[in-house]
Amino acid sequence: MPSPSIAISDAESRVMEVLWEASPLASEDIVTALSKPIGWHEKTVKTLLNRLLVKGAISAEKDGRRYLYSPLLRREEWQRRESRSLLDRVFGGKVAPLLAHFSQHEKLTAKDVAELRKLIDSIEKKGRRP
Amino acid sequence: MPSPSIAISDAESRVMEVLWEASPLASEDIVTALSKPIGWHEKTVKTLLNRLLVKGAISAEKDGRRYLYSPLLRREEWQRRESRSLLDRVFGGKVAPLLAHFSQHEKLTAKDVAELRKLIDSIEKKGRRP
DNA sequence: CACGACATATTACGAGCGTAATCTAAGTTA
DNA sequence: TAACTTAGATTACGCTCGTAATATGTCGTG
Repeated sequence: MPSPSIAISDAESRVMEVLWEASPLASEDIVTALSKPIGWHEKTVKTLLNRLLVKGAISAEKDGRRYLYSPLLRREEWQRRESRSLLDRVFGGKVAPLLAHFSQHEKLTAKDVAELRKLIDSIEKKGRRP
Repeated sequence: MPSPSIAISDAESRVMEVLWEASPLASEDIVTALSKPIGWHEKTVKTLLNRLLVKGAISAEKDGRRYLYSPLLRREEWQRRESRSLLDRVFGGKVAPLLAHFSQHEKLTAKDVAELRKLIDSIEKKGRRP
């Protein structure tokens, strides 16, 4: 597993997203995926790849003259870290206020609500041991 | 209202928290509130106060030889910004995955769940126009 | 084998951050 | 009133980030 706590910067996470979608990828593919939508220069993407390598967030296996990159840090792990960080920093670690906040301030589609309801049901069921 | 988008750094937010709890406060009080728990030097806190002032996140009114500080940025506003940032950066702007994430990975007390259920009910009711 | 093309690695550089130390102005006290 | 204390203002400094430019190494080609 990647070291207990790799810090991924904002720009770096954009690169990770590409690799989470598909991997392994050559830097060229990653550049293509990012230069258009974000407007990053090829060199910028390369820099980010290198930083991620150094941090141990991705791996690189040689493929001829170039490398193929893969994520080492799992997306879920990263999401968990970022979420927990928000929870602790901004909501004092208390989940309910955070959930309330999102429920109140973000537009929830009917589907969102249905899904949430299902989730809650399953949580309640799990809580009660038969 | 404070300018549309003040960026509050991590350390700065610790100072804001103190002011959100009670205000106006003299820097001395803020220092006292922070130096023990976080281990910050008085000078550090003063620096942060000054940066927050410059950013327009807090105000200062003269009180004799010193200043009394008050928040200008509202806590809810800040929470909203940080939450939206997480939502966009980490969950692609989609609320349901985020809520699911929290529901799955964080311990929800029975009370949390009950509250959430109430929230969902109210949302559904509001959605249906009679 | 020398040369060029292209991939990676190294270096750059200013802004913001965490963490203070030093400087300055203004009351406070002897 | 001269010296002292103290609050705030200015300056510091190494690190990460965003955003590249330059340098180096290596493979294919003539």
